[in-house]
Amino acid sequence: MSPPESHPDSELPATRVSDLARVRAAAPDYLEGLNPEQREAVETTDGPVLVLAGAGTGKTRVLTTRLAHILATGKARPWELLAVTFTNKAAREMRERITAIIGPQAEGLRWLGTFHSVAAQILRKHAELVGLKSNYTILDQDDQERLIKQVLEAENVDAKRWPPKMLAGLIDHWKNRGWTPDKLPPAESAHFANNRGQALYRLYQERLRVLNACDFGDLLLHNLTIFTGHPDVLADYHERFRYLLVDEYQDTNVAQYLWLRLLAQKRQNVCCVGDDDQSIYGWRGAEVDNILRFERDFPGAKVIRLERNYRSTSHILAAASGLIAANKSRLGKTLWTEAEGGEKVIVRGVWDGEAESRLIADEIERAKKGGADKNPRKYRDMAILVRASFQMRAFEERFVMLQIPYTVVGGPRFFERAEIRDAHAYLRLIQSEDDDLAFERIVNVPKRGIGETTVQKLLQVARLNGVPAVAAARQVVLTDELAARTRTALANFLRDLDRWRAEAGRMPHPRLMEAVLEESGYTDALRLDKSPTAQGRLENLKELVQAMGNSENLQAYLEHVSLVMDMDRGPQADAVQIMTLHSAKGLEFPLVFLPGWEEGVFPSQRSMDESGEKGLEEERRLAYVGITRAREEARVSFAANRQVYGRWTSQLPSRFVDELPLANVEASSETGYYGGGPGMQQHGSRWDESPSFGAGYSSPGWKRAQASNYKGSHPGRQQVIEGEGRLVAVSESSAASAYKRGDRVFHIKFGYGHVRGVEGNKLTVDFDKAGEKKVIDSFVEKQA
DNA sequence: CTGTTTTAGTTTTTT
DNA sequence: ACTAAAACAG
Repeated sequence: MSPPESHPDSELPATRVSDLARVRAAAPDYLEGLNPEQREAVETTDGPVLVLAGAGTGKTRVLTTRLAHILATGKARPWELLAVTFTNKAAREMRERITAIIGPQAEGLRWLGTFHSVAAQILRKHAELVGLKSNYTILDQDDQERLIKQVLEAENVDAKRWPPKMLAGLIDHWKNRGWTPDKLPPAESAHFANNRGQALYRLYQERLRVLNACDFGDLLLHNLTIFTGHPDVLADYHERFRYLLVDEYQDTNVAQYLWLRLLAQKRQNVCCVGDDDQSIYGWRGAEVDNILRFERDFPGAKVIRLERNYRSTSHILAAASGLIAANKSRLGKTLWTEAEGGEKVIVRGVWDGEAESRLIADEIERAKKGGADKNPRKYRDMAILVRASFQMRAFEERFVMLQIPYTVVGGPRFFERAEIRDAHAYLRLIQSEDDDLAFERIVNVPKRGIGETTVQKLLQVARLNGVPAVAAARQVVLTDELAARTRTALANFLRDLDRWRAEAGRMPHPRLMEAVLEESGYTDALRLDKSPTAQGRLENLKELVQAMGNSENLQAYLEHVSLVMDMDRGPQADAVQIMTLHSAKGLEFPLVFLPGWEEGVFPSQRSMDESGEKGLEEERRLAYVGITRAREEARVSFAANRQVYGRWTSQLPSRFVDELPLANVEASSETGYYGGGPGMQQHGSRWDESPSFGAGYSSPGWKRAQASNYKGSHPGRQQVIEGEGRLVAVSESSAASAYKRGDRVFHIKFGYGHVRGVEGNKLTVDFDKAGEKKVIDSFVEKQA
């Protein structure tokens, strides 16, 4: 096989080129830089695989490389891969990263998406098998609750005793567990309205079917019904999906688990990636058990642990590992890193929530400036991670005052705002006259004189005649059942509706939206609205019109909105990130602040009350997630006093503070006891049992903060603490009696003032801020 | 039907 | 303490 008259220096013959390509495919460059475990996770393509990917171990890289690998080696074509995530963001990111590896071929990955979007696609194909049409609408939580409310009203269930929200929650729970009304365990029915749970659930499903609608839970549940009831359909999907991949497996609920098991049944080529230590969604149906029993469910499964952490320094990693070790139900991993050293986790106790925000803001300013041995940080490299959103306000207030730029991540989402949902209701009604829920929502928004009684009457007529509400309205308008004024209003509304529907086909949908908002009087009503939120709402609507341009047509737009309740944000400004621990999952920051580590706040009291030991373990995982977000520095803090729902409460440091290994922590407190007995940290936490401050914290390794204002060694409500700051507890009479009329005082919340009178344990104070006279039973600061 | 007063709820969040 | 929704009165 000698190539004819080919010179050694000439171009390689074609055969050689393809050989090279083959060699390249055998050891492709996308595998470069993977550690042995990661590589194993990528290359073990056949058979069940569970990848236990600890925090910061390169999970996403493994996931995307694995998919790219399957495609590059020709084991499957893009449309033969099923890859599911929980969020649109994760799906988007995965698609982008695969595209970066394998190029435009990634566009063929039509089964890469969230559980719900994939399930919705499948349901569109087989909708008739569960009594729906393929153009069914997907109701969000709000619609769902209103529908349930109607069912309860129709069934004369006392809404006071049995709130619709509760049934909505139960139904959601049932659907998460894969229970249709028929399969509902009898005991469950008892949780609502004297054993009527099941019947009401059934009625709700019936209403959904009539409306040709389903809720989010149904997407999965209907899939299950279809797969189990129609083996031929399931076999079809067995044929189609050669490889299955699941992200965040620890967050799957029972329905998702069953769905997956059905689809994986035949080929068993399923790869689940997750971390049992980061399971933080138990309260919405996630079953950690799914990941814990993977090996039992898929016999012969290969379990691969990714334990090398590329994110955090060793102190941070060790602190997090020490904390999570207190959890009993876990598979167990030992994370390690080559980034030895770094700063210890700093833990600090402060006087109150305000001191905490002052401390953190100071530190942010210092980090921003940089120092002798520290490089300046960008604002965006710092994050404050809180347990609950009410904790955010203190920081926002402080940041506004100091002009530190910040962004709050999460919060009420764009598409869930009332004005956006109103606008959508108009569109939905224009598109489909059968959409009763949309009709109810906007028939009197803006106010056009069609009140509750009229709407009820229309709905009654609709139910009687078995027609949609709009059709009922058309009938009623022709009669004299309504007052003249109401009739005219309704007639005008119907006339507008018809006109918009006629125009819908002729104009681009963003233009239609504008017209509807103007002509309905919606924007006018907002312009007249003097409340401070009205301006923002108008702007949201403008933004909405903008965003609509991204979809091809009205239909596509509404479809998109119902599944992707999320909008692409523009490039992030340089700002400190404030968010909940939940929304921080998957992110990382060089410097992380973890405020509010107090018993009852974090771990959340409610979580412990409702779910006991299980709840506590989930809280601990949340703490673990928090610490492992930090690359270089983590700062935990707790306050001795905190305002919760407007009330001042004494706080105890969180047990999680004690569970941090001493060797990796540097702790100090500005409050409370110092010099308690030795060994407290080693022998479990020592909570300050005294009914007084609760600010107390003591253990070896703790040092008194230099900036301390207090000299008294045992502060308590019974005594005045002498010190430069003169902080005084006045809940007890002896403390209040330390004051006399005319004393100058400072209160944490109300500011400066002077004492008007002392009576028992109460001080009456005239505050400088005009008109504020308050009776104080919490802490005030006496001015020297 | 609309404007005012009373009351309940207030962890975490996605689809 | 604050807010949003429900109940009530005009």
